[in-house]
Amino acid sequence: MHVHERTRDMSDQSDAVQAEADKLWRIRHSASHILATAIQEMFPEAKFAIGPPIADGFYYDFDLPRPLSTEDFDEIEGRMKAVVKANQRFERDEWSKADAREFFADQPYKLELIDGIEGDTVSIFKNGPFTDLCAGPHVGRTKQCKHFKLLKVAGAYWRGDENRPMLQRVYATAFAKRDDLDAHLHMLEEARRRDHRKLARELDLFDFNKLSPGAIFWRPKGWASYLQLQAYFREIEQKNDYVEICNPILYSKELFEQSGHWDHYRDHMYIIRGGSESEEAGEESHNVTYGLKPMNCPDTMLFFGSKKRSYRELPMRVAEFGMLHRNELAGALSGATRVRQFCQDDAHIFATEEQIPGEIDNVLALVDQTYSMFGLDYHFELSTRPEDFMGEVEVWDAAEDALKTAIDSSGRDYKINEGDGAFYGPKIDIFLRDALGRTWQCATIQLDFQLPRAFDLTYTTADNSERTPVVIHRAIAGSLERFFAVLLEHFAGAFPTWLAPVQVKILSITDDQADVAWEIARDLRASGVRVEVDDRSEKIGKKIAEAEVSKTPYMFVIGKREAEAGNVAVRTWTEGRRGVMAVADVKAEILERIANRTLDAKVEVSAISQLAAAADEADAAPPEY
RNA sequence: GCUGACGUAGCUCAACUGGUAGAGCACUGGUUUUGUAAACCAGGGGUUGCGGGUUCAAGUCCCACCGUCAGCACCA
Repeated sequence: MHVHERTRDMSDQSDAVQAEADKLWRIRHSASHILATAIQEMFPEAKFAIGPPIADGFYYDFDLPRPLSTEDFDEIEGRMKAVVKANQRFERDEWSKADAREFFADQPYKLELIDGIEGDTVSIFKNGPFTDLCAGPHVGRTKQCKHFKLLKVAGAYWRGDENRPMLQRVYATAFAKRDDLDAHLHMLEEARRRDHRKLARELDLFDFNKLSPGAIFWRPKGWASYLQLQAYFREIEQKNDYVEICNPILYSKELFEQSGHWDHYRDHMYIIRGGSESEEAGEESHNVTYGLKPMNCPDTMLFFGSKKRSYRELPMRVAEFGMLHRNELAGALSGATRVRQFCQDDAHIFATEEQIPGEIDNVLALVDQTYSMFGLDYHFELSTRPEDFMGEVEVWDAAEDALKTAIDSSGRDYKINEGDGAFYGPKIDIFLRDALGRTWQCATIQLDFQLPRAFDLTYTTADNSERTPVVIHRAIAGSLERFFAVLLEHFAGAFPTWLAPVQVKILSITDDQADVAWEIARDLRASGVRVEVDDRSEKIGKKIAEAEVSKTPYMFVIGKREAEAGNVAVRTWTEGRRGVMAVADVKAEILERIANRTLDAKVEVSAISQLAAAADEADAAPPEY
């Protein structure tokens, strides 16, 4: 029932692979009609919207007289099975628009879809009692859609517009073979197991508290890792000629009026009227309206403008790890990936227009370097001018061209995200995928001609005239909280040694080895290694089990033999039992791995993310109707 | 914010159609001194998210609020 012409060039795929993908596509598309058939039986008054195949399955949007819940799934699936068993034929027909309008007279969504179709006729597909406006293609008969499963029901706005009615969307999946369906459901289960919120609780990294919704409460272990991650990005900056500043998080609204945030971003900001509720507070603080900064750019503009600047200083790369606050809608929050308080590995590069391509190339290189170091899978998108933009269209066009040229010449693949730029400039965004296959924007490169003007920033050129610099906003991790969450899922909680909260656990076999264990621990700690000693009077098997569950990279087991010889029996997360080693040797190895940030972790690319990535490749075209 | 679901001990979960809250792990005390994935005994711990309501009686039913989850919309 939807147009899904494959627009992309498929020459890079073998015909067999393509045929397989097309078949799956048709099965899911047909399964969505079977779902609609069941719904029509249950609710004769149901209004039907759209029901396209998607990356991992399909959905159908309905307008129903009552809310559906998962308790209805048994009945719906039962009716769907009956439709499959009846082995109805999918028959295509072509109707005049007039006939279609008459047939769908009480189907407002279908009527709207008909209005949007070009030409005088529309394509119709029928199976048994169900007739739908649909471009196809479908499988021949319903029996080809045996292996399906309803997954969830949720609200979805008609045509994705929050001002239009909210429909009920049933998500489901379907496969050609029973085994494929089972494998997929198993993967969903696995994905839940590596959910960062679950891992964070189990590994004692961070948690949440309703006293500050959308904020992370870091615990010692999580914070230890977070600081390592931040240190990495700080090091990247230092090695690439960035300077770092640190500015306030609370500003008079004047700053945001000047930056444009007051006009374009106020709804997402925390505004504080008056400085204090106390009667004792000074009059001045009562009369000023403050805002918590949602971005670091305004105060970085202040920094640049704080004195006369020379062209010799450009490009000037200014980093800041400021705490940002954004008043996100309650429904938008999602663990650590979408929060209201976070910190970015943020930097603003002040440059001449000629320096733009080189600077963008530098940032792209840092993105590649960092993401490949973590073994992450990522993709690029170019976001263009939004509706609510600042400045002139010509300047925007120039900025978009500059970004496009830079990314084109780098030879990277990317897709275009129309109208998704920041209010001050277009951007290249880099997306990562979480355990559940959802993509998250992480790295970002934004080109900005607006803020330097808004702050009247200039530098003195070689011929002693004043010019306005261009600003490149960039972040490699983006939100460190989000990046941390993605890494946590990526490694399923088992960080490489350099990033692990506890890098070594020293386990004594009897109380007699406690002193030696602590001696080794003190020595390692003096070298900067994060060590814990388990000298409880527990059996070694239990200590090992707990250390394994906590996914600690190194375990040193010390019994009488090791203590006497200056050795430890080493176990590692990745290799298991390693054998007896001299303390000095294993210490050297650990220090080397930490210094090199070795990727000594098992990175199993989750099957679901592979699958979702493959689906992206296949380029799920948005349904027209 | 919208639609739906959910909220019981620190964690994971029990408690039939309303009858007055229980287990494992964790924690505390003790016994055990242990050789590579989980010893034993005992104990403490919950105004069942918060506030109303219905009822002789509410973890269970109703309402409102807070929070969480999925999706939509928004976005780093």
